[in-house]
Amino acid sequence: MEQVVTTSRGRPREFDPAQALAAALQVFWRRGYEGASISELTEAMGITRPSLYACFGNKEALFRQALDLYETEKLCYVKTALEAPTARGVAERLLRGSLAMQCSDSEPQGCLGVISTVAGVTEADCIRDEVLKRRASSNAALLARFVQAKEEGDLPDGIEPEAMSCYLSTVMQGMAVQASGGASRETLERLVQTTLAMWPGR
Amino acid sequence: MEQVVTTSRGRPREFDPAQALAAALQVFWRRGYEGASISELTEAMGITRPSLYACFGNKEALFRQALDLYETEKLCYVKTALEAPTARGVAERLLRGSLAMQCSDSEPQGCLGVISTVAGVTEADCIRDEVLKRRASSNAALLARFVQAKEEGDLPDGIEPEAMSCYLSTVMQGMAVQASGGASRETLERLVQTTLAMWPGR
DNA sequence: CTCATTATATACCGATAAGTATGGAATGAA
DNA sequence: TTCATTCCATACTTATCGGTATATAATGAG
Repeated sequence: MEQVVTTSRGRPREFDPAQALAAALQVFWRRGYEGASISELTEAMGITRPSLYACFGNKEALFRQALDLYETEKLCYVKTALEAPTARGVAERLLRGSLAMQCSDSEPQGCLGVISTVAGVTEADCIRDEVLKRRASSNAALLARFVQAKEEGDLPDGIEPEAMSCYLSTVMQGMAVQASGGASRETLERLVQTTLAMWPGR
Repeated sequence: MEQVVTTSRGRPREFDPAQALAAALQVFWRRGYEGASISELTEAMGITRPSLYACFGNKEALFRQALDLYETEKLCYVKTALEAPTARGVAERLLRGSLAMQCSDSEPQGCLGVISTVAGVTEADCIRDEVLKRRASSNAALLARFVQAKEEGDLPDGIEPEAMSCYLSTVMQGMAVQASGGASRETLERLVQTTLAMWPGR
């Protein structure tokens, strides 16, 4: 992948790639893939254009790395949410997790994944496909958890795991749209409560 | 605004503005505001660049007119949905209406409003604000309908109209995200059924 | 020191963006 | 027919896009 501490022959780089990547993530998060220009990225990252290309490849490769960072740092609540003892617990942790993330004052509102797939990309279909692939894998994990929940009796008769996992994903994506549109924390909190109030089973 | 059938001095235009606008709407719908280039628009509209500017003003003005067309032609189901006798009926008509629109084979998937507000627009903040304003007015109408429903006993105790209108909007926006991501008609139909199955009250 | 190596800085590339200037073609009015 | 008016077609402008060529600066190896 990348040699972390190499013997470093030649001139050492003057910036921290991890820090620069974090800055790039913020820009992609606010602007989306196409809306983020190289100029805005380099300015936010505090590096020059050739440094960006030398270190991260190109815009698409940079975006993928930002996506990796986003998943490991910002979507880590998903993993722990799936470990909740009941289906309702999973839903509550997921909803509260995405609520917390999308209401952070220090970070952009909305979900990077939603932002990256909704706008009709022009040349960046591969970006869209990449994000959709990751979303599908996340949905598969949620579905598997709800299949287990069904077996354990968390979901009442007539309520199928496929339906509930899709439904929950949809509500969270809608929440991201609301957050993108500037919905207040109170609004989103009420939304979480409403969703949980109607949740069937335990 | 625009003189519909003027006495038409001078050379008559060789295209139908309404037809051209419909074509422009399709492009904006597929690409979003920023993703739609003037070149792609003119090609789809079958007119030249100066004709576009002479007839519609500029890109932003064209988008607003496309938005008007979208609301009157594609979102007309909202108006009739609000006339349903119960809150549940309103929800069902809204969900089925947006399902039908987003599953049309002849038209782009997803919701133009969602597409236009999610991606972090760069210079087009005014576009975003415009769409958010329209969404707010639509939400207000839905809220008013649910306030009435509450008075008529459609919503059970502990379920407030504000919460339900926001919740329903969120589910529909999430549905639009799903549709943008290529969800099948069956998936979206199941989503509608699931949402209605959990709907509280009558 | 010399030199290969790696990073930075500046300036550039072709392509495309939105928007427009200009000249000719088609109409109604006189 | 003549002319103002309106539209269409071609070519253009300036700005920005993603990406790169080139020269220079800073390091380790010898």
